[in-house]
Amino acid sequence: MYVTISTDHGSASETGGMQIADTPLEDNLNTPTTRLRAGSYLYFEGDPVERLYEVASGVVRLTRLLEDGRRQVIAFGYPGDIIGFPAGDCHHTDCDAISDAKLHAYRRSALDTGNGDPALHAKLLQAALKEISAMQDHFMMLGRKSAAERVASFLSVLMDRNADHVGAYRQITLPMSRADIADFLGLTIETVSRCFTALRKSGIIALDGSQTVILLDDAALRAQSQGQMKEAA
Amino acid sequence: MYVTISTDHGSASETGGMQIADTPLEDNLNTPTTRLRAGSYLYFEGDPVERLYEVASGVVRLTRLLEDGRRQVIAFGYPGDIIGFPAGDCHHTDCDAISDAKLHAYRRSALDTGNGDPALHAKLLQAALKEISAMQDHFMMLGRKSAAERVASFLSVLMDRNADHVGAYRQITLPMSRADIADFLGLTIETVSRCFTALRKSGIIALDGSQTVILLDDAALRAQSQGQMKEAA
DNA sequence: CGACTCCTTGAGCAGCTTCAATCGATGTGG
DNA sequence: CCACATCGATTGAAGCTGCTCAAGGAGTCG
Repeated sequence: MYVTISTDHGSASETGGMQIADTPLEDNLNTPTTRLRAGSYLYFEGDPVERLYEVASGVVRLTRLLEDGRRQVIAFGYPGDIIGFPAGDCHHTDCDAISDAKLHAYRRSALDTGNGDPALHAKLLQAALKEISAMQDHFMMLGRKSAAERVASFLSVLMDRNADHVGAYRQITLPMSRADIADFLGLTIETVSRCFTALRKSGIIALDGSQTVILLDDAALRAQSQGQMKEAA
Repeated sequence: MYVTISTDHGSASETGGMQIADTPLEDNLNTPTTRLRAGSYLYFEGDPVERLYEVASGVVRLTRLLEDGRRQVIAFGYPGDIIGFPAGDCHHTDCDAISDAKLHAYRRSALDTGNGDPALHAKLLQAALKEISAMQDHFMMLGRKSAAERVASFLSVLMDRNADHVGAYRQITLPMSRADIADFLGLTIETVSRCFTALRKSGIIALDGSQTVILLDDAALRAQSQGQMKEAA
């Protein structure tokens, strides 16, 4: 779950045959759909957790802030991702939408008991476990990868998850700004921009505007994401 | 759970009134105690997940490796921590002991269903959620904190969790090497060593050998872990 | 006592950040 | 319709943090 530089994001699809819309609407906590405008916040760090959400469309952003303003983007939530897992009883990130989004809400209790829906329970649990796994990949990236490797990894994951096929190539439209990418990868805006430029100049990607990325050389991107530039594995 | 530069690690104690030893020993997968010598591996990345473990004593280390040998220590597992959450069906880290350890084993199915023990189920679920939260703190550290802040954060967490009170001061004995700390914090051995020296020279900590750390100035360590050195919050 | 391992310290360097200017796209008002 | 303001992205130049390479110290074990 989440775009977290992982290998596998299949949790939602694995258990995704079921739809919350099928469950009876017992109360207003199981809202079938929540709409969220780009820039609007779904919750803030410290808010009590009442619901979990599955992103249905659009993209949301989970962030944490340090007192002095430094920001870390924890994850981008794409359709299929489950967000809002509680820490104790509170949210431990802020969450807002970077593009207009729709979300399915689940009552928090569904995570603990399933509310009589074992399949839902299993789905939420699997999502939590996948998230742990994905975050561990992210650790490796933040702790041990160079700027070029991070950007290549980021693009590689997005290409695997969200690319449109245009002719022979894959293409994605980035809903997030360079600042978001920088705060996700632990870099600065300028470094991210320079890495994009370097990928473009080396013929690995093409850019159409700053938000649309066309992947020209899949193997090279993959190689760069794993650091073959310095010493081949 | 885990030492992951978090604020709160209470999951084990919150639900910790119960003891697996009370549950009947249905089969050999619910081994009450597994012993692990320092340096021995509990599992490797890719191994199928058959059990979860609760660290009873000692300290274990969860690591991931990149092909070229770069290493990231994902977490240190201290007593009370639950380790071995599956990603899909496989372990996504290596796990070995850095000091002789004892572990309680739980069947993996306890995570999904509780195996008829709802309290155990809740405990494992809470542990997983706590882990997600702790990892998010770790993200902030790896992505946005300076070397000095990382080392101070690391020591601060250990002091909160594991300190012995010796006279007016708190003291910890580090079971892990500088290399482990470096790979946990995304730094090099040399940088970690220099940060320890700087903390010692500024009177915040004292060292007795390289493994024993005495905390002399709690407030200063805390301040440094949050970066007040550059601009006061 | 010597070999080994781990830690510490130093010097130089590289990669990323910081600071700053420019470019391009978008939107607004005259 | 165009001038201008604004915001994000890009590019350049300089500086700093942390890394690399290297040597020496401290503790341990044979």
